[in-house]
Amino acid sequence: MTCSPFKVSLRLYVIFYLQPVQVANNSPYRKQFIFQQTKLYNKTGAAENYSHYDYHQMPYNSSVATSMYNTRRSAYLNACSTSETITSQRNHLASWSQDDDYIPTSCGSNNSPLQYHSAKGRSSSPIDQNYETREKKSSRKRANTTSSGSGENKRTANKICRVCGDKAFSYNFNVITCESCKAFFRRNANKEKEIRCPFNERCEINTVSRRFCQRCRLAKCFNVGMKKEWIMSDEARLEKKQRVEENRERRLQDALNRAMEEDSIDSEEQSLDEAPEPQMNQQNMQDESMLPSMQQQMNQNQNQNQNQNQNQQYQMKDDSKQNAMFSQNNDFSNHAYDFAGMTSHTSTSQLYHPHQMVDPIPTTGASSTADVSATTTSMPTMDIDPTTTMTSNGFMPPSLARMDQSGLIPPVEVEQTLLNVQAQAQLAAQVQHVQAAINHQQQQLAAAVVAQQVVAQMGVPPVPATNNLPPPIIPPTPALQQNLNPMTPIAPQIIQPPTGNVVMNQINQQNSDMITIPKEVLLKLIQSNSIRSMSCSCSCACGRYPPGSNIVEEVTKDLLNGGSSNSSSADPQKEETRLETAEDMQRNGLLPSDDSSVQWLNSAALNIDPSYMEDSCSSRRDSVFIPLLENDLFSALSDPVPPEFTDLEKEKLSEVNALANQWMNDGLDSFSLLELHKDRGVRLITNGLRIITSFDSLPREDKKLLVYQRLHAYCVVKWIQHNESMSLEGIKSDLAHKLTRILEHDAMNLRVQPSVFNTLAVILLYHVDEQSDLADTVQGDRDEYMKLLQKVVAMNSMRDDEFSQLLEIVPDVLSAAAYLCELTGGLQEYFLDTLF
DNA sequence: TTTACGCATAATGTACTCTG
DNA sequence: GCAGAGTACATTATGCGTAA
Ligand SMILES: [Zn+2]
Ligand SMILES: [Zn+2]
Repeated sequence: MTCSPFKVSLRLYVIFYLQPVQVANNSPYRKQFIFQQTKLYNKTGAAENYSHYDYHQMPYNSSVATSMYNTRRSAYLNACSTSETITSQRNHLASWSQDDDYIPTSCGSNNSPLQYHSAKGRSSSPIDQNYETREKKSSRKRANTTSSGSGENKRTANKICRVCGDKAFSYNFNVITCESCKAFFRRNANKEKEIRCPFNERCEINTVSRRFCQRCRLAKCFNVGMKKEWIMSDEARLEKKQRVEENRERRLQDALNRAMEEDSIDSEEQSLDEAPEPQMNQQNMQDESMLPSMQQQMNQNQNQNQNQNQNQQYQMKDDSKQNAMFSQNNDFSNHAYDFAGMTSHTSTSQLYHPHQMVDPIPTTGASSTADVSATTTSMPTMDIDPTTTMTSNGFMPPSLARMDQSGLIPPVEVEQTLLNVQAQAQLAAQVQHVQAAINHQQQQLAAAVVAQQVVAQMGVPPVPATNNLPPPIIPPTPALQQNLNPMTPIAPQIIQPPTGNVVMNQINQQNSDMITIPKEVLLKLIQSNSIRSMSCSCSCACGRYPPGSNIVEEVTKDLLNGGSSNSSSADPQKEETRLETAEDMQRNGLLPSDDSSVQWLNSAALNIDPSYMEDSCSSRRDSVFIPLLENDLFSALSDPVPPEFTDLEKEKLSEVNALANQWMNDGLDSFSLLELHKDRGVRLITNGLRIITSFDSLPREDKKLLVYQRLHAYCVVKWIQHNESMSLEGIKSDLAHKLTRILEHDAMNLRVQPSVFNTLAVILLYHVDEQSDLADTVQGDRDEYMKLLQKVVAMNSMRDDEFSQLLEIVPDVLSAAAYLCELTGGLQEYFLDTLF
């Protein structure tokens, strides 16, 4: 079924105006609601400033309640075991005044001002308060900015992701990115399925918002220079996988052979040198082969299980086949966790604990220590609620003859087994011995394998190590790459990253029912189509409608026609159909009798990207974005008199926003504040400034002077905008303190509207002294930008004093800029000469 | 019609392995 | 020893069907 924007707005009107419910202060839902608003902010790139909401006034909304409920339920189900219960949705109203904290359960980063964190790993959720204090079964944690290895060998994430600003280790696909953006890019860069942005194709991507719009994230990945050609092809991956597998098997086989040899020698020596073995508990030995010969087990099981399991593992285990693994891998798990029923914990560190050596083979069965870890940590899949995920008897081995009817191993046996200290000691010694032998063998084999590979690549010149060097600006051609390195993928056809035009075209071609007015036009229309001035005379500029026709009339006509004609309802007389139009609503008493509500509805319908709403309504019934859009409209309702922009102002606004986009595209948002003032930074900034017509048309000397005088102030504002990703490295502590204090100002609320600070930055660029030679030249422009800023602030503002509040930070910015100028030594004239 | 729930699966983030 | 690929896994988010 289709869902026209008109229908949606109609529904929202009903929700917001006919079901008002007062909401208590400090309720968990308030926090969640604000969280969702901010989520939307991040999603939209801050089209609205939601910080103005007074939650006391927010009406109860069943859609919001449902999404809240689902989120909590989902967290509950994932929490496995908790005595807490989920508050029934029916009781939402009653529990509206609960006083526990809302902590979002979704994943995210620690950088969020909302404490929207949990990492990719569970956060404590409202329904699982004890989670943090419980023993975590998961082996996964939030990136702790170190990885792979121990001690001094740790890799540290001291770089900044060019895509989202998160911490990064190193280059991935040609660009410094965080691990999540790396994975995201690898997964999505080659996807043919079109991903659409529900907003304006200009979503800001940061650590929080990166999950909200795949399209913009991917676009940014491409924009910063990530290369999809550097992702391995399927064939190359398969080839690599096979090679790895072969290597593993070979290493393992050799290691085991070696271990057995040494072990037999040692055994002989021991039998000669040592006193008789301590007496073993006969019962244990007989019962469960508690003390089988390591060699025996290796011989018997190694070939049968290991390789088989390994092959199975590699055939089946795949990122996209996880669920299949649960069933396919049961046998393997049964072997691997033969003892799991007796011990409830199987952390990696306990792998070789004697009491777990009953069946050591499956653990050593993996080809390396790391593999053992990986295999063993698959045990926490038990974390997943067995009632929902594991419907069979899960990991309990069916072959355990000692099981009682309940499927449990008698605890007495467990105790006896575990208490046999001498047996444990002996086993531990054996295990250590074997492990040492394996390690030794692995080292030797690693060298041998390397040598083998070199031989295999005979005729191929060795590729010099490129550690610590950035990847080449021009990547090697596919052919060259292949010649140099058989491991590298065959580069797929190079496809240019999507551009804005392509995006629009794709959207336009998507669905014939869509409204295909260019978004620019639509936005302009909305801006000028306030309640106060409904007599909009804009005409369509994209050719969809006849030249000169009134776009409001045409769009409204389309919307109304589409709404009824596209309805999948079998019965055209149904209630839904009868409420298609504002007039219907009015007739049914749902709207006041005066026409303004009808008019508002018609205009509000235009406020939604129709293509997105269509998708949302048809395929994402539970989506939280629906209520979020409702909020959006609620905001629109609360702002009955949006300011009108003159054409000139619109042009200026679009220029400052384009300038901001350029800033991001140039990667300046990941520069440190100090780096901005070095040659490369200044060059990029001044290049971008040419987007501003009034700047570009200045005489060369004026440009130089302006940049010389005000670049620092401009940069401070940009830093304020991007302080999460722009470091203060190298900045003296008192200046850093000065800068961070600015961030505490209330005016920072306005950061949710990028246009505000985009404009402010330009204003500060033009903020020259009265006595300056430039004063006459740029004063006029500055005043115009000032007026523009006032309107931009007012556009979504619910308070009158916000504009003046914003201006309060200007002295601090200028003061910090002066200090910064002093610190950097200012710009040199000879360098400025090279810029313009 | 709304709410609650089970289930399936897509998407994401992280720790890790492997190779050159 | 390291960089930069890929892999495996845990976890969350989302959507759909259905029953109360
Ligand atoms: Zn990132
Ligand atoms: Zn987007």
